[in-house]
Formats: sequence, structure tokens, C-alpha cells
Amino acid sequence: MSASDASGAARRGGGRTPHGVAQRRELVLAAFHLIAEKGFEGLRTRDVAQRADVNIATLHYYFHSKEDLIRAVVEYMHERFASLHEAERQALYDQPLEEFRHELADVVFKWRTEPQLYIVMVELFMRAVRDPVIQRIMADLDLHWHEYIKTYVTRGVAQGVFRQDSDIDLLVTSVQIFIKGSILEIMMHGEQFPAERLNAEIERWLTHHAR
Amino acid sequence: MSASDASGAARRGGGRTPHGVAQRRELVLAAFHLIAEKGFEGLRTRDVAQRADVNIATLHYYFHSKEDLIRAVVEYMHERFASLHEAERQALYDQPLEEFRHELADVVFKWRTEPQLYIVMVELFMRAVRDPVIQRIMADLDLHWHEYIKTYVTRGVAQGVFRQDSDIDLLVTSVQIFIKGSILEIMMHGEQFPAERLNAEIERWLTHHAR
Amino acid sequence: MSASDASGAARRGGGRTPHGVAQRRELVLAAFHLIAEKGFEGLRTRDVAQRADVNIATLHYYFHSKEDLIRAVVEYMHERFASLHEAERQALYDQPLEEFRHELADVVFKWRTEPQLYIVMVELFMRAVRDPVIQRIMADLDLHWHEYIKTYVTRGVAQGVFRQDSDIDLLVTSVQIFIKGSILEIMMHGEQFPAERLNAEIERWLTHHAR
Amino acid sequence: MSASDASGAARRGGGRTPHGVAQRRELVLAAFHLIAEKGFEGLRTRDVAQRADVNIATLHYYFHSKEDLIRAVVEYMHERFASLHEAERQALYDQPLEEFRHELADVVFKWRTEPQLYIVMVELFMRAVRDPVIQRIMADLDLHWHEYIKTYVTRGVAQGVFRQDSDIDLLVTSVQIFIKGSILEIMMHGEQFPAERLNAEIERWLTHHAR
DNA sequence: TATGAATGAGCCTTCATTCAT
DNA sequence: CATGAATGAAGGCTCATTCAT
Repeated sequence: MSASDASGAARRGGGRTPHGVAQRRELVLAAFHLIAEKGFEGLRTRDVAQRADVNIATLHYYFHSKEDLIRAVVEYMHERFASLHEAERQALYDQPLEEFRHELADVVFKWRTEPQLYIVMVELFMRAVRDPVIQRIMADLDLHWHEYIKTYVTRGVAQGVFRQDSDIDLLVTSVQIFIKGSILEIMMHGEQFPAERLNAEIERWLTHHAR
Repeated sequence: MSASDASGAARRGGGRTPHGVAQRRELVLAAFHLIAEKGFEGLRTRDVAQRADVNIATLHYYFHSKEDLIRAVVEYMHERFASLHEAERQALYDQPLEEFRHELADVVFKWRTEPQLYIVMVELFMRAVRDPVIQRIMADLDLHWHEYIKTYVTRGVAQGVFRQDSDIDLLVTSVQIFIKGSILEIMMHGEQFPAERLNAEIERWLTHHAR
Repeated sequence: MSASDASGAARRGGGRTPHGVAQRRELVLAAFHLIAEKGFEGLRTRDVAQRADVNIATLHYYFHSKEDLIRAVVEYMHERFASLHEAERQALYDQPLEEFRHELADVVFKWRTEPQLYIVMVELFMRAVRDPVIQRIMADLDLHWHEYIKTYVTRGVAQGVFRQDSDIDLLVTSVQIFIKGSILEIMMHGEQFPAERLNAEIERWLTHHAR
Repeated sequence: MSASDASGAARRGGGRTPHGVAQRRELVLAAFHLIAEKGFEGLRTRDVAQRADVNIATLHYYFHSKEDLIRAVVEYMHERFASLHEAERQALYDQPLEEFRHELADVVFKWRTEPQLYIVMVELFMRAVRDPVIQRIMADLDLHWHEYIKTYVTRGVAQGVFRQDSDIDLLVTSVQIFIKGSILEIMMHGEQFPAERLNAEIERWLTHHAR
């Protein structure tokens, strides 16, 4: 089941006329940025409305409740991350190692260009601990990511570029764990953290033909 | 500079008599558990007071503000994590590999016995993104942990048990990243996540005499 | 500089529709009466809202803070006193003595019909001691009053009705002092205080062609 | 009835040992200064206790309630003003004009050296509007003052120094009104207000042998 | 679609006061 | 006498939400 199923339920007003769609998007983006700035703890519907240049009542016309708005932000994040690797998947097809390197490098790049993405992601992650709906969506996202990594790792193992491990899912999960940990690390220490040498380290581990 | 410097500044109000000290601790624990349950977003001073079985005014007698209380929780976390490895440091001295294994196993163990610890830790981590005071304390904590890992990794390398790498700090950071990622993973997937096989994987990486 | 400059700054929140303007006025009047009854010391926003028949949140919709509301009351007082002598200024033009008598008589009349005016005025006066913003407005009010008195005193002196004193400002200030003192006296002793004979006294002083 | 009757009722703990008496006085003085600084509106028992260097509970040992403390301040003011003219009464006996001049000059002098006296006095005056107990004490004070002025005015009239008016009480009340008004004036305009010329004015009025 | 006005519920904080020690 | 601890009762303010227009 795809998490995007939730989208229909959240939609109330707007979204039919082009202007309505744009307005909704505007509000979701405003919420996204405010969550990044203040966290869920500091998220106020009034601020969201103001940032989107509309009245609070207007916000409630588009989103029945604050929860609805948040769900829309979750969907937005889902979209962004789900479509994340489409480009690489095609451009780097049959070059597993390059695809892997690209993925690692992308973490640092994204942090520099749009740190909000990770901040909101962790906020969402924390929300998932308490909210089953979000938990499901996040898990879904995690699974999609897992599957994506699996495609190139599988090819890499087949090509003999990556280590010859029978348990590919374990390899993939290890990669995910490393990237997740890296995100926390970069969030805490910023540019100080030695991305390149660390990435070389995990690459060595993944490519080393041990055993 | 040690983050424990902050403790004196935060301590105001009651807490001069032994009973007062105990009461303070009670309130901090109550806050700790409520943060784990509801997050900072859902933390209410009234709930904290109620859980500690005192009047709200009493809470404010011990902590001038909600922020003060939160800072005390941060200190509490600091204490707990700072003193975490004292026991191992002595019992497993000169057995670096065992110390490393113990550390990894401890993550799963702690999650089972006291998951609040990690939940609050990540909440604090998110707070640190916005609050420089907490940022400093968290960074300090991270550094302490780094130093601890470094002691046994250094010995392990010297003994030839671990990989002969010249950049020990990089090894340590890698270990930290792996553990941080593991915590996120376990928080998301719970017991499903294959702790033992994953730990074996990182251990192999750390002990493998490559290059 | 006119103290009415402050009015624009203080006006925030509701009050864009005619109904909103009326509601604001209602709240200001409620506050005015409550200050007269209980003083600033006993002024409670909840009471103000109740007296204006609205929710406390509604009060805060019109006035961001209690201070804002108080400033609006100050402006209200300013309006009332600034426009006080418009009528006399025209009706009694060229009859300085009558204008002076009217002013004195008005103190007693106002005390009988709307004592709140003086009570709030003295409360404001006390506030001005500590609040520079109010200090300025009150000083402005005092100056306006001074100028008004000066118009008829000047004419009176020119006509030979009042004492031939070169320092007219001193005469005016003396009149103001006498009236201020009278207000305190009447507030303390009520109707007992011999208004007519006292007024006759100051009038004699003002009209007596000494030196 | 003398207003000092109220003193017995207010006294609770302390006041028997010399130390107790001193402690009470200390607290009253602290309250006096704080009222001058913040007004009744901003008077906090905690602040009073702190300024007197004792615990809040200690304050409540000496004064049953905040009202009690305030009453003690009123008594203190009463004492100070009641004994105000003792010195002059003797030193300047048989020199009514000098006594009058001294009284006027004293207003400016006191404002310069201890403005708190007037500020608290007006605060008390406002309180009297609502509190009958204080109203009585203030009226009593006012009467005492009236009687004092009357002594020298009577002599002055008899000696032919002051105006030959049959209604001496009216003269006295006029003087009081002038002084009260002057106090408000000086509180509002500070040193700018032309004390000497104003005082000369009232003196001329009082000494001028009209009618 | 959009908004000005309104509100119930609740939040953090303060304050005078009490009491056991 | 003195104080640390505790509290009931507010008090100012905020917030998501509703509704008439």
C-alpha cells in the first residue's frame, strides 16, 4: 500500500481550480519552511497563513485542521523523496558504484542547498514515533528508499564491483544506517564533518571483496 | 569547556535541603518521561507537576520557567550519558573488542529497557538545532563519547585487534555514525531490525586488516 | 509635537469595519470605568472583557496587550479633554471673565456628573511618573490646557478685566495650580468643599488690579 | 479620633523586642520606597522582603497580610507629616509670614531631597478614594495640616500681616489647595516649574490688604 | 474563495499566604 | 524569630477553530 493514499482524505477545499491548487501548494511550502525554522513545537497556523499571505480563515478553508496541513506537508516530503532518484536511476544505469557515490555526495549537497529537507525529515521522524499515520508513511518512504538502493547494489554485486555478500538486504540496510547516521552527524557538526573521507570508508567496506 | 558549567546557572529556587533536592529530581524525571511520551511539542508544565505529585506553583518554585526545567532535563541526560561507560571502562580494560561489542549490544538493550532515553535524546538533538545552549551541551556530550570510544579503539589498534588505520578519529566517527544510524533504524523498525547481523558487519569492518 | 501621534501606533488588531471600531470603543469605555472603580491596581482584562460583553480572547483581538488597551484609554482621555473647551471658546468669545467662571464651575459640575474623569485622570497622572509614553501625553494635555486658558486670560488682561500682569504665563500656571489643587480637594472632601467661595477667592485674585 | 488608633490593630508579631521593632521599621521603609518606585500597582511582598533582607515568611510574621503592611506605611507617612511642622512652630513663633514662606519653600526642598514622599502621598490619596480606612487617616492628616496652617494664619491676620479676612478657614483651605496643586505641578514638570515666582504670587494674595 | 470577528480551552507564570521545622 | 517549601487562586496571553458575510 502506498502512503499517498492518505492524500485524498486530507483534501477539503481548493485543489480543483488551478488557483486553488497553487494556493494549497503555497500553504504547504510555508508550513514546510516554518517547521524547518521552528520545529513542530513552534508551528503556528497563523504564521503559516501569514507567510502564504492569506488570512487564517483562508488556511482553514484549504485545510480542515492543523493536522490536515501537517499531513499535506508529509505528502509533500514523500513526493520529494520518492522522486529523488529518478534521474540517477536512468543516467547512471549500469554504473552501480557511481550511483552509490552520487547518493553519498548528495547528502552533503542537499545539506548545503536545502538543509530544511533534513530538519523537517527528522521532525517527521519524531512525529512518527507517536502518530501511526505518519509512522506508516515514513516507513513506506524508508522502504522505497531501500528498494532503490537495492537495485544498484544488486547490480553491483552481480557485476562484481561490490562485495560478494549473499544477504543483499543487509548490505542495503547498512548503507541506510550509515547515511542516516551521517545526516545526524552533519546536522550536529555542519561542514566540519569529514564527508569525503567518511564516504571513502563506507565505500571501501562495500566494495572490499572479503570473506 | 565542559557543558556541566551550565548546571550551576540553571539551578535556582528550591533545592537547598535534601528534601528539596529530591523534589527537584522528581520533577526532572517527570519531565523526562513526559517528553518521551509527548515530545517537547506536547510538554505541559501542569502535566509535569501532576506526575511529580505537586502543585504547578511548586514546580515554579523549583524551576523559574519551563525553559529552566528543560535545561535541567538536558543536564540529567548529560549526567546519564556521561557516566554511561564508567563500568565498562574498568571491567573490560585491555579487551577493546569486547568493549566495542558491549557498546553495540547496549544500544539494543537500552532500547528494550528504557527507550525513552533515545527518544528524548533525539528530541534534544532537534532542539539543539535551534537552541545554542543545548547545542553546546549536546556537542559536548558527543565529544565525550568520541573520546571514550577513542580510548578503546586506540588500544585495539595498538594491540592489532582492529584495523591498522592511521586516522583513528575517522574510525571513531565512523563508529559513532553507525551507532547513531542504528538508533534511528531501531526507533523506526523496532525489534525487526537485525541488530546482531548488522553489528557483525560493522565489527568485521573495524577488525578487518585491510590495506 | 502632538500627543495624538501615539494613536496610530497603538491601534492594531480589529477595528477595520464600523462594527470593529464600535467594539474597540466599547472596550475602551469598559476599561475606563473599571480603572475609575478599582484603579490600575485592580484592573483585570477579564473584567474589562466581561463588562464589554465579549470574550477575553476578543479583547486581545482588538488590543494585543493590556498595555495597548491602557494606551487606548489614555488616548480616549486625551480626546475628551482636548475637545473640552471648544464650545466655550466660541460661545463666550470676548467675555474672558465668564469663560474663567465657566471653567471653575465646570470642575464641580464634572465631579458631580462624571467623577470617573478626575479619578482616572489622577491615576494616569501617577502612571506618567513611571511611564514616559504616558508622561508625554499628559504633558501635552497640560500644555493644551495652558494654551486654552492663555487665550482668554490674554484677552482679559487686554480688556482690563484681569490684573495687569506682564507675565501672563505665570497667571495661567497659577490658575492651573489652583484648579488642580481644587480637584484633589473635592476628591477628598466631596461636596463639603466650599466651591463657590473658593472660586470667588481666586477670581478676586485674578481680577484685582494690584500694583 | 486620631488615625493613629489603627496602629494597634495592624501590629501582629514583633514590635516587642528592640530587634523586632527595628525589623518592622525596616520592612515599612522597604515598602515605602517600593511604593514610590512602582506604585501600589507594582508593589510585591516578595520585593519588600528582599529589600529588607528577610524571607517572605518573615515578612508575614511581622505583618499578617499585605494590607497590614500597607497600613503600617500609612501610619509611617502619618507620623512623618504630623511631626513636620514641630520645629517651625517653635522657631518661627510670632513670625507668621516667615512660617508661611517656609512652608512653601519646603515643598520644593522636599521634592528635591525626598520625592518619594509626595509620590507615595498621592498613591495613598488614590487609595483613599476606595479604602475608607485610609480615607479616614488621610482626612485626619489633612485636618491636622489645616489646623497647623490656621495657627499662623490666625496670628498673621491678627498682626495685620495677612489680609483682613473674616473667614480664616477659607484662607487656610485656599493655601492648602495652592500647595496641593503645586505638588502636582512640580511632579509633572519637575524643576522647570517657577516655584519662586509662583510662591510670590500666593504670598501677595495672602498679604494683600484688599476689601 | 476569502476574511474580519469571535471564542473555548488552555498555557505559563505570579502572588499572597500558610505551615512545619 | 526565621525560613524553605508548598499552594489556591487568579492573571495575561495564545491558539486552533468557527461563522457570518
